[in-house]
Amino acid sequence: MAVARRARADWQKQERQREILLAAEALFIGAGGQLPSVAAVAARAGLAKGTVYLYFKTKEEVFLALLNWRLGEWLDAVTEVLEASKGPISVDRLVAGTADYLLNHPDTLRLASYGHSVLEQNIEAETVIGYKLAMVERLAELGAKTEGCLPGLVPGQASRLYLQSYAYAVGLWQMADPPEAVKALLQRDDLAMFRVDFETELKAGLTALWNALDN
Amino acid sequence: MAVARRARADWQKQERQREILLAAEALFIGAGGQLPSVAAVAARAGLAKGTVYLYFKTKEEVFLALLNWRLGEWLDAVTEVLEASKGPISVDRLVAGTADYLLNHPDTLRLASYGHSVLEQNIEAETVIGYKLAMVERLAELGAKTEGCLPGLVPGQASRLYLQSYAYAVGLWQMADPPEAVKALLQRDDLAMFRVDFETELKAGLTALWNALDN
DNA sequence: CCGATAACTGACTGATGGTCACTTAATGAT
DNA sequence: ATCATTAAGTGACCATCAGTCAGTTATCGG
Repeated sequence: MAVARRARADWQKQERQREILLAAEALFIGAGGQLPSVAAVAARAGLAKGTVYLYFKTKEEVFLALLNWRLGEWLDAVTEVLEASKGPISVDRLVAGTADYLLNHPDTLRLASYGHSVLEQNIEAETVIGYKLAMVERLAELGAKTEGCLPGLVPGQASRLYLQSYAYAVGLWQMADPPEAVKALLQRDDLAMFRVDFETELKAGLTALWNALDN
Repeated sequence: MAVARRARADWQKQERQREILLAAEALFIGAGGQLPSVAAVAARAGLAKGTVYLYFKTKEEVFLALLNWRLGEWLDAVTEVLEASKGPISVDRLVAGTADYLLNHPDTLRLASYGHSVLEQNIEAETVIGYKLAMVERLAELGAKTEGCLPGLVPGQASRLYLQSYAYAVGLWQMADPPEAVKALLQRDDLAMFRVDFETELKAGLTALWNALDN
């Protein structure tokens, strides 16, 4: 349902916020690696710049909210994989499920690589913590469910493994995905070392992490 | 030796460039996570803003050059560890040597976390490649030396392991080192999950990586 | 239909990356 | 010692953009 010209009710405000995030995401995908300007985001969402600042305190907050939204979807996807398996699940299936979302949403990873250095910089600490807390709850939930499906895990270990998986994926992505202009030049033979097959390395790394529980 | 008011000879230009990088680094360390402005860097180096642009094409190039300088030092440090051991070296010693430099230079890691998302964005592709190529040569050299000290490595594998070590360290750092304001709040019990002991996890991860050669 | 509320606007400000016409330190020839 | 030449260095200037706020007007209850 389209939002009225003015968002008065709460659900309308949420919808407007979502529209801003979608505009921001579309522009981020289109632009090569730079965070789009607030004016551009506002224009794309059919709003004036000032309006964006009614919904987010800074530009960085817009993109941190977007990142958190998508990371939430990632957890949803993993949850679904767990529920679909009904009962014990193999490490291979879990890893495949975990990796799939990331492989199909490269822009989320691209955004994630701004997380620490950019997005958390120009935001109230309270706001950052707010997002982290929400994620903790989701992670605890998913962790508990996971521990029910994978034997041999210490309580709390599954949540931690998801965090490590995320850290690993982000680090790996930064090696595997150079800026567009650089990518072309990387075809040269003497630069083969810097070409990384993201899918292969991601699955290998995640498998190693999750198999550590055998020790 | 202090540089003349005008750098004419090549060695003087190199020295001036070094002065700019040192100024940039000092300000980066002082400021909490933001890249300092070019005007500030210039002032700190005792130069006008325009002069910085005689030595670097963009602001990002300044910091990429700084990062590359420090990463070169890291390889130097590892090389020394290898040479000090004279002959075969244990994975534990190698990992300790690799981790030590990073643990003692947290600002290099902080800068490194800007690498992909920021530093490589506003720079000629050719320039980025230039830095990568130089690093490839250094890595090949160190890799060969390493393979001479560690049995069971496929040729070229050591270089790749160093790259993976770097990716892992950067990813881990981004989880372990939130912005200053957030760090204080992370003391709360319900956020324990987000506190990472960087040293422990780094050494554990690197050991796992380098022990993979046993398979 | 009207008055009150607050969502929305966009001109404005300050900060900053990058440029370039101009200044002047350094050098070598006389 | 003096001068002409070269290019290192300068900083006023421009364009862009994050963030603000006094003013506008859509929306709704009475």
